[in-house]
Amino acid sequence: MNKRQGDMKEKIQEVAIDLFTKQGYDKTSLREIAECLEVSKAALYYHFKSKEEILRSITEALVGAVNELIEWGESQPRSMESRKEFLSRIATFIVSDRLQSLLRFAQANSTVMRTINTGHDTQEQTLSMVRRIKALVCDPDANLTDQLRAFFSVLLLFVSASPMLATLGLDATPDQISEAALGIALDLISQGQPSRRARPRKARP
Amino acid sequence: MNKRQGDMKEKIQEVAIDLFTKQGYDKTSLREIAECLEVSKAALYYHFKSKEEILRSITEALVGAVNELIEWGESQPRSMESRKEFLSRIATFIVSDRLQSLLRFAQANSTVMRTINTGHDTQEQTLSMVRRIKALVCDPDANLTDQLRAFFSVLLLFVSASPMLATLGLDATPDQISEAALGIALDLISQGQPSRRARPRKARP
DNA sequence: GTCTATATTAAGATAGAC
DNA sequence: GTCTATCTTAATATAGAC
Repeated sequence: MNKRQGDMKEKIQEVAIDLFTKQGYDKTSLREIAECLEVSKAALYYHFKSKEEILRSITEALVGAVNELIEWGESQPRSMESRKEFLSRIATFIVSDRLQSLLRFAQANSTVMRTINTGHDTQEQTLSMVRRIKALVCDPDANLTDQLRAFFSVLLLFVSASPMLATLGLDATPDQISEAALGIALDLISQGQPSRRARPRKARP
Repeated sequence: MNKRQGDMKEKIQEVAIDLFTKQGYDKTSLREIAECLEVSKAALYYHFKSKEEILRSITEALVGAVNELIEWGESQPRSMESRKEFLSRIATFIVSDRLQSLLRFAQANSTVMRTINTGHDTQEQTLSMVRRIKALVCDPDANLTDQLRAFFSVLLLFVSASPMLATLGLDATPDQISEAALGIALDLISQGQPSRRARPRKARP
């Protein structure tokens, strides 16, 4: 009476995420996915009406998760305190297993994802999320450097989950790396150098 | 008697870079490339013996350019001064038209590039370049945070060339953005926060 | 829900004329 | 060097039995 080991639909998604990430969407055939699951290609078509729909379902899972994060951020007051809290949330968000696999998938298939045929313009949707994140961490009155610093602090966290970092011989666990990256990100967003502390320029009267 | 408007081979590469970047390697057919150049598919096969070889030639151009940069770095003394000079070179390197298109191509096709069949293991080659860059900018005796800071300073420069940054409404020219990014990178690598200045830990005797 | 066909399509690649 | 015509292959997708 339990859900078994997850229904077929979820299993397909899991395998697809894995293969799409390793080989890329286009180089992964439905035959391959089916073989991994030891079912026939036709079985996949019972659960998804096309290959692209598998891709779409994965993409939506990622978009949904990121949106949740953004919406939380937007519900907070706009202060340095909550900006830091936001970065900290991103850091934990990023190291969770589920999200990590989705982010790697996205990194490996960013170009394909852009060409998905959804109802709405995917490119525009992505851009909108990036802009909202920027709005969350950047003071619009700050100068270019400070805005960039804030934005980079977020990017830096996303990069810190990349498998590349693990291969650098840093002699640290993923958790330690993540923690150190968060430290750097927090430094960055709180403006860094006292020597070049930027006075927010006020709008001229 | 001049070289005309560049030989066919170069024209093919240019168009391929453009289409591969916009649509991805797999979604770009030789038919499409041929149509862009107003020649037949067969003409392409006179210049490249396969589609993958077009990809390979582009990849090699990028690898060659990055290698040159790295080799310059390795020829310099290992000091903070030359590390900064190295970052500065990366910044100019990255904004050059030729390199920018290659980097965007790489970003869009990183997964496909990994699966190219070259003589040597491409994945290993990429990793090796990343490691060499890390070795150039990181003091191996520094603590985790400082090593990460140094490495991020490089990543940050590469990200600064991304078209995404141009869409953020930062109200600045690409050159201004690049300059500001370099400033942040230089701050980062020179350790940033005096308050948490890290004493390099010496190897224990 | 899953299977065994099979239809359909489009890609990469080649042969051989010019 | 470039063309037209064709070959070969493999993928997505569907029909219909169980």
